[in-house]
Amino acid sequence: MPELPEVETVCRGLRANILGDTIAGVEVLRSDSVEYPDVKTFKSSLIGHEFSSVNRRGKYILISLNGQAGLAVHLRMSGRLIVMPGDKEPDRFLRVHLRLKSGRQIQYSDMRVFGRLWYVPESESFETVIPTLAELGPEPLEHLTANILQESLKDRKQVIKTALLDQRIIAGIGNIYADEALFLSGINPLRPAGSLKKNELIKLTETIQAVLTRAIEAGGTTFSDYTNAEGVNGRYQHEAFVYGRDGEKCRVCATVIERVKVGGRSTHFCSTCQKNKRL
DNA sequence: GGCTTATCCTGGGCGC
DNA sequence: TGCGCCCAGGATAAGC
Repeated sequence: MPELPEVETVCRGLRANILGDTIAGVEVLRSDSVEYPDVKTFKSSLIGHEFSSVNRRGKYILISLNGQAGLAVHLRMSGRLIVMPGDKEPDRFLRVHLRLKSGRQIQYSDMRVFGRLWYVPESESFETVIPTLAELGPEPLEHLTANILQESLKDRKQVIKTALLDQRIIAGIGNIYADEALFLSGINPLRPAGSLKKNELIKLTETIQAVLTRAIEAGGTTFSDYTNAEGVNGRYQHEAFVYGRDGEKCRVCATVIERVKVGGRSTHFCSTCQKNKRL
């Protein structure tokens, strides 16, 4: 499940491998992986463009072509963007295939087909073609502060776990790191978001940043599908405190980790370390 | 406007 | 061995 650390890791791998290279051919094997424009235009428009920069905003990968907005990718659940030698066999779930002038290739694979690609023409910006980009909240590792979080969560009655998954509040957090950050903050995921006190918001902000930073250092988290741009798995799952550990003992107090559904998402927590359901 | 729920999608795991 | 069911979850639409 690619979240901010996984997407950042993929971006770093792309930067190291494709800048200066040129797209020589495009093949779309699954039309609904291309969100914009139509498949025919997507294919013809990309050919001949040079990769000039790779950036990340939330969970979006934004690749500039010839210095202009160009190719955007959201990996969603199971998307993988891997740079590999040109003679490498196609992945079983290959959806979009880019041949590069250098002889290498980029394979976009996506088992569950939730991921999307956009071609953004020179006359447009990423934000005009992908409106949700403009609505994203602050980048947690650059602009997030306890004051910003306090303002965003003020008077919110929805539970804090659901609020953390809202990309308009904080960009880039998904199910894994929301659970981990709440555990390390000692905050129960079922607490109403608006009930968090200033000292808790300061702690939560610090732990969000610490968890994401550590996960990036570990190359992300691999539970099933994620790999970096070179096809290598992440390692953070071995360090997780609660996510994916339901039924196991808490690393801090030995209480059995619980799993409940919150907003339709699996939520993992320790009922001892995160006791405070309501204030 | 705020919030919850359903939907998309497909492979893997499990029970029978 | 094969079949059917359930689960995973990011983003968005629909409904309350």
